[in-house]
Amino acid sequence: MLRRCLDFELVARRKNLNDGSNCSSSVMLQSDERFASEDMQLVPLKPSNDSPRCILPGIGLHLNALAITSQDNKNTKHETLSSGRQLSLPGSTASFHSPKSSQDPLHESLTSASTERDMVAVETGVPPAEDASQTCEYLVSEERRLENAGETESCKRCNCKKSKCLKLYCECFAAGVYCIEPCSCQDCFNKPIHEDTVLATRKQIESRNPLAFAPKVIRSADSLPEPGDESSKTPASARHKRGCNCKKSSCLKKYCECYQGGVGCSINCRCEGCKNAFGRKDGSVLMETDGEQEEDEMETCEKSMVDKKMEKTEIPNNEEQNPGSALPTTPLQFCRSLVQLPFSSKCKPPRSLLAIGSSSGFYTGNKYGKPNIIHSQSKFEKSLQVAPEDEMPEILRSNCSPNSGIKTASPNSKRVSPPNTGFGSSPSRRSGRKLILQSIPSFPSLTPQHLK
DNA sequence: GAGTTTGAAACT
DNA sequence: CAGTTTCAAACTC
Repeated sequence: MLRRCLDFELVARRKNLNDGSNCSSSVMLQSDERFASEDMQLVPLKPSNDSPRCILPGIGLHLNALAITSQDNKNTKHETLSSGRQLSLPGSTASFHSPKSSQDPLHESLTSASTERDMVAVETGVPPAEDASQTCEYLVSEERRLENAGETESCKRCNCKKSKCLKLYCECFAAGVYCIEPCSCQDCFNKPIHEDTVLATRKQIESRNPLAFAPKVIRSADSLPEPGDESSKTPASARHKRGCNCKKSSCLKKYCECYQGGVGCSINCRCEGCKNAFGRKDGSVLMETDGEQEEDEMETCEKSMVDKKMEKTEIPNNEEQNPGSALPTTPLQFCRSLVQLPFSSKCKPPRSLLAIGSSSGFYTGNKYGKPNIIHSQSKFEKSLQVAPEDEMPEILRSNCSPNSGIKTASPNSKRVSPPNTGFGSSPSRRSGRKLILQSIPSFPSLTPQHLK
């Protein structure tokens, strides 16, 4: 059901259509038809390679970043086909692709669409984190978003009273979705009717923080921690992008974004008395050094250790999958980053989350499904067997330099000083790669030769 | 369901 | 950039 539809991007797209953009009208029409007829399956905007403008600024799902648990993933797979479009926000984040794993024809088509978009981006060399106005925003995974939305339909929506749902306070807005019926918001402007306002606001927010709409949790490995399971410690790779700043919740309540996202705290966190069940800031869980040593004491030391560890585990992968903390890493990471965990019952990671998750299901399932990052990578390669990792970089090198135009400054710097962890370090550089990677997964068939 | 607590987001 | 205010979700009762 397409109840939720925010498709800021979709709207934008339509506008473009009106503009007589490069997108072929026929395509657009087709798209529309599809939307209408099929629950907004992702419309393949068949983008002419040279028409970046088809891409509009979209709203990203970030909360979305909340990943889905493995269970969620399973569900998502089923539901994914059922419908909806999801919006991925490519702009600042990356675009999420539909799972390639899906053999569904629909998926394929969708995937292609997304991929194409991605490719466009790559070709244009526009960095994802670039200014929203300039950034090619990919309409990716929209189709799933709705479905996800539908999935979480029962979940509660926002309840904004003063923000007009035009600030990040609003979960819907933050997630890149329009408010819909279930929302209890007042004076809501986060509706298709006010698309201009929404887009403008979004743009403004992004100008302030390019990653504002990016997934909050970065995850490279996908071990879905199960609540209560000690062994299910959050993989070092899964961490909140900016980290939390909890003072009283001990990172044991959903007030904590890390906890809410189902990930452990990291050195990025400035929390006090961290007891995050998914991994403490001091790395006790992560490092498996149980002790509850004084944070102060261990902090320094552990931070460095954690860093190293993270680097070892993540960097290799991240190189291609994910940009650092600031930039959304691989779609997968973002998507899956947040584990729904214990909250799934409440459906809290809102639709956005789901949407993304579903869209990125591919990654999740294949690449991130494995706890071991390295392992997963090999798996990833095997499963994808598409554009070998090595080759993609080459493509990118030529077309989209990692450094090309991407903002290096971490938007999150405000709160988090970019740690040298695998996450944070040079977002810009990685972001470039990220794009590439993203496209790859979506375009399984896309090989270097194709690109050529 | 009302009131409180919490921490992110926004503002100064 | 630090401190403060605003906001809405999370939580408690």
